Amino acid sequence: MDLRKIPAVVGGSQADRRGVVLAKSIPCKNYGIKTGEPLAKAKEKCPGLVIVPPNYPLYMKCHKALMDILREYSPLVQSFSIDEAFLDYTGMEEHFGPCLKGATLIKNRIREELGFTVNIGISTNKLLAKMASDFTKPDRVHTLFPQEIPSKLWPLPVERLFMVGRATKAKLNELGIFTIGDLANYNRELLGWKLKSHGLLIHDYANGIENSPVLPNDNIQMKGMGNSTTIKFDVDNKKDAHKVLLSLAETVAARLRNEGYKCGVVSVSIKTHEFLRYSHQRKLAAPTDNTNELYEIATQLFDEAWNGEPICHLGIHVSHLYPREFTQYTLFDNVKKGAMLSSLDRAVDNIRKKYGGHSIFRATYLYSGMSPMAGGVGTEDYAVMGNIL
DNA sequence: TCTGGGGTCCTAGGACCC
DNA sequence: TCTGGGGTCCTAGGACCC
Repeated sequence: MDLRKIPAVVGGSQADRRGVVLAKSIPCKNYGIKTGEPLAKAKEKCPGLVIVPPNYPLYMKCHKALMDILREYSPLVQSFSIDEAFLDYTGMEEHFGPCLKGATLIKNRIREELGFTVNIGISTNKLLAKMASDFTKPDRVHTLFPQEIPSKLWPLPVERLFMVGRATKAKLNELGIFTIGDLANYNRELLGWKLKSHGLLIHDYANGIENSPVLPNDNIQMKGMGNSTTIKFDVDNKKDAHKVLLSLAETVAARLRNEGYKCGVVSVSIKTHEFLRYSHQRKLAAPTDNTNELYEIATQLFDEAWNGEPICHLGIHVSHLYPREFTQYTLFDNVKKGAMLSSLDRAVDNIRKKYGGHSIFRATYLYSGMSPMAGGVGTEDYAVMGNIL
């Protein structure tokens, strides 16, 4: 049975309280199932819904294979997410023909060699190409050239525009803006006054104005990173919370070291049983990439912030990233202790690299029912830029 | 109905400095 | 005694993306 042809979703485990729709087949659209909504709600909309668990290693493999094919058609390829990429076709016509022909070639090759279908959008900038790629699916090539904007883009509901989410849709509707065309032809100054810079941005987008370059991912500087986890049970005491934070610190610090960064700011986020979120952050006296230090800071932040309610989700996020070799010591650093801790980190990293992520872990997690390295969706880091073209 | 996890950017208010 | 104005940094929270 082909999951793509029946109502089917990839979803997290409801027992682990991760039961949301992560991806959906095209037939799900008819039932009004939306990505990100609870599985229980999706099942209600479609009683026969088939739910399969995610397989991130497979998605990463497909992602890499896709990128390899795309790079055969241009040196300028930017991976935008696990399943989207931008390709600058400038100058490639002489090798592979006009863009429409080239796109069809790429699309068919992916289908035949990788076994899945893609949509390709063609235009003069990334915004228009992306909007075009979201037109009818599957296995299609669409164009959205500037002269096609009024006929192809403007009739769409405004929330279909990139960067118009739930909150902005509500505000725009309030202003009498319901289609992308309404937005494009709305008074720009007034929109800037009502919605600040975001108003000006989406006004540009509605008019097809966008000029960011296709940037290969190794030229993109990471701004921050973090890991968070939904806990199987509500945590109501510091000891358990600290244990979760330790497992998150393990993951985040290992990623920092793996990417060659130290962080200057640490943030802890808390989501309560009632789904209220709050966070607490601090700039460090000296940047760090050390697991124990990150753990100590995170527990301090947690203790300062926690109001005592049951917790269902915890996260550690680091930012102000500096290349490891540029970092400085403060006057108060214990240099010798720092060197010992960092060589301990190195040793653990090497063991995990050689024998696998779970080959060495802290005894506190034995029989704890908790993962010693929490957070993460896949096993490998890959550069993504969620909402920046 | 019972709600993932990874990111980026913007805004606002307060502290602090000149 | 009571009062400027501008700039930067820090923190918290919210918006958006996949």
